[in-house]
Amino acid sequence: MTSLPPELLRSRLLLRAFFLASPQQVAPRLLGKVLISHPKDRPTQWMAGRIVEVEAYLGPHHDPPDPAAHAHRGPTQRNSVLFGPAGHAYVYAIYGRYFCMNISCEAEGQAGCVLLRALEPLTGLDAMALNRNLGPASAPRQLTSGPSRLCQALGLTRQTHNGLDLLAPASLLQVRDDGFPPVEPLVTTRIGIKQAVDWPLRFTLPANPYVSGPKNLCGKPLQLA
DNA sequence: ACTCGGATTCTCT
DNA sequence: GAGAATCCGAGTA
Repeated sequence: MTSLPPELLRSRLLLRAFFLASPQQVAPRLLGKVLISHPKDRPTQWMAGRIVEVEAYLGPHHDPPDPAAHAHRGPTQRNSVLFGPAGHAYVYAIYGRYFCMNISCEAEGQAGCVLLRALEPLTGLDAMALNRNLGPASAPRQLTSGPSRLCQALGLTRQTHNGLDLLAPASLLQVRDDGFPPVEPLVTTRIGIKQAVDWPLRFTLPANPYVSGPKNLCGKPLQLA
């Protein structure tokens, strides 16, 4: 673990308490925060991106239960991280070729989580392009706009990243606050699911070009609680 | 043991 | 806008 890149030296790790809340609360608050990672075999290389699009998935204790959530039928070998402490990475494989990354929320035993769907690349764009099998001059939007694209860009896999604590100073994978000002998020329904398709649990930074999707689905302002 | 389909992406047309 | 790629976790028998 080496020192952070200059632009992130002043950023701070998030606190555990940040994630001790429902996914509906945590998801919009994650917008603007920074996900950073470095390859295990290359400690000097950092990659970082700002979180611009997330989705909340509710734990089985929620009423009504969230049928689109991996945890909605209770603990399994795959989703066990979700039932552990908050602020840990849940990375799973999908379609035989891709990965998606979530962050566990709520108290231990309650399996809410937040899916990261898109980042705005900040640091290590060259390395991201290599990981994505794209040329060095490729559009930044191609790097991390999409839940599996961002995993590929940052080199995230189930084998090495599932279960990692995102709030530990020595962790390969961290979520930090770099002072990006809070913005009122937009809300829409979640993407790519076939259950609970009407639930308004997808949150984006407004007008951010790195939000995934061909048309950057707009959405409406989140009502303040 | 066996089947089914997925919180996706890319490449065509 | 449609179809393929591609594997394993979860549910059923």
